[in-house]
Amino acid sequence: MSAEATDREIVDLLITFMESFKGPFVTALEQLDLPISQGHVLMRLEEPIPMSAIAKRMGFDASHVTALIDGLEGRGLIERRPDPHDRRIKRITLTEQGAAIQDQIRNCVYEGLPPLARLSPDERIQLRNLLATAIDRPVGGHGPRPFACGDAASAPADQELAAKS
Amino acid sequence: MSAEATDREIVDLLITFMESFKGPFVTALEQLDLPISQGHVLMRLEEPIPMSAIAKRMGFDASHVTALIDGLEGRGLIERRPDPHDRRIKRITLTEQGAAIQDQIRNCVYEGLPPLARLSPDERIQLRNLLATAIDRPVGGHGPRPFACGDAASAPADQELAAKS
DNA sequence: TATTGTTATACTCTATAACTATA
DNA sequence: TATAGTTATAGAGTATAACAATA
Repeated sequence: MSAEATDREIVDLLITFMESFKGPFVTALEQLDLPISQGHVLMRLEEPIPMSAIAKRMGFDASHVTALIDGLEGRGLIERRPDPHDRRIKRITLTEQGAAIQDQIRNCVYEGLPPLARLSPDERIQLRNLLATAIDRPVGGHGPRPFACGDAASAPADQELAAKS
Repeated sequence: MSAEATDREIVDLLITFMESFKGPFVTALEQLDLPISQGHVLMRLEEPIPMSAIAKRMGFDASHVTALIDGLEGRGLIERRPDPHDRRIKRITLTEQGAAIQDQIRNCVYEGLPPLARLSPDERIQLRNLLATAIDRPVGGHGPRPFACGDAASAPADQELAAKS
């Protein structure tokens, strides 16, 4: 019964995996008083990236990205920076606070959650490598973390870190 | 640089993987004239299941499930069946047409898509097993397909298979 | 002419609150 | 009293259309 892994089976498992994050994610965002939609974008930001690239990557219309980025900018979590080569483009860059909130959300949502905790270090590496192959990305291809890597958990978590501008 | 697989790295890869399905999924649903929200629920239906279980699994409020199931029922894709032991419960069951549409969407969305196609049969089995471990489900634990398994692709695809009630 | 991003608007998705029926 | 589901409504999320600026 395990001689073959169908597309269906794999995708169903992936969906179930992802569904397990929804509850903790929503809880974390509510505690930060950050709309879910803005949280989704925030967690996908890394390198300075044009808004059109965000739209393409996440499958959103450009006008929606404008609204989401407006919200994140109003909270001081990102900045619109000019592109040196094309004045139409605005590069979305995490502020230091934005990176801290990103880490805080990750700590609340990912860390210690059952699906990831059930895998041994070896299995995690296997899974990482398989996923990287699937999406055609070299292992380790994330680039350097821009800010505040890994120390946000020690920041004050019970204050208004996501104050509305 | 690949000696360790962080939670962050794995989750980022999972999200990227899932994002790659969004475009084809939306396209398929539009062709069937089926709302995206109803499509999401349809693709998670298998065994007859109480509405409360759908709400819990997908992280929705019960009232929203009512609305979604109303829509799918109006299109003839599911049925509300009584539970033999508890008259409060309605078990949501795929109709034959619902199962056919499910397969049709899978064929449009999953089959031959780059992320899955990049993996060898062996790698697919590894990935399946790792995901099954992560979400604590025994391999092959999907149970039998209820209807019309695997032959929907040969059904007429250019007709109004998702006619609105 | 095509692309990036914005504004205004309308539509879709989802939750809250109050309720009925059953357990 | 607690749970499953429904109804009505409000709020959050997202797209469409028309536009300005730049390429």
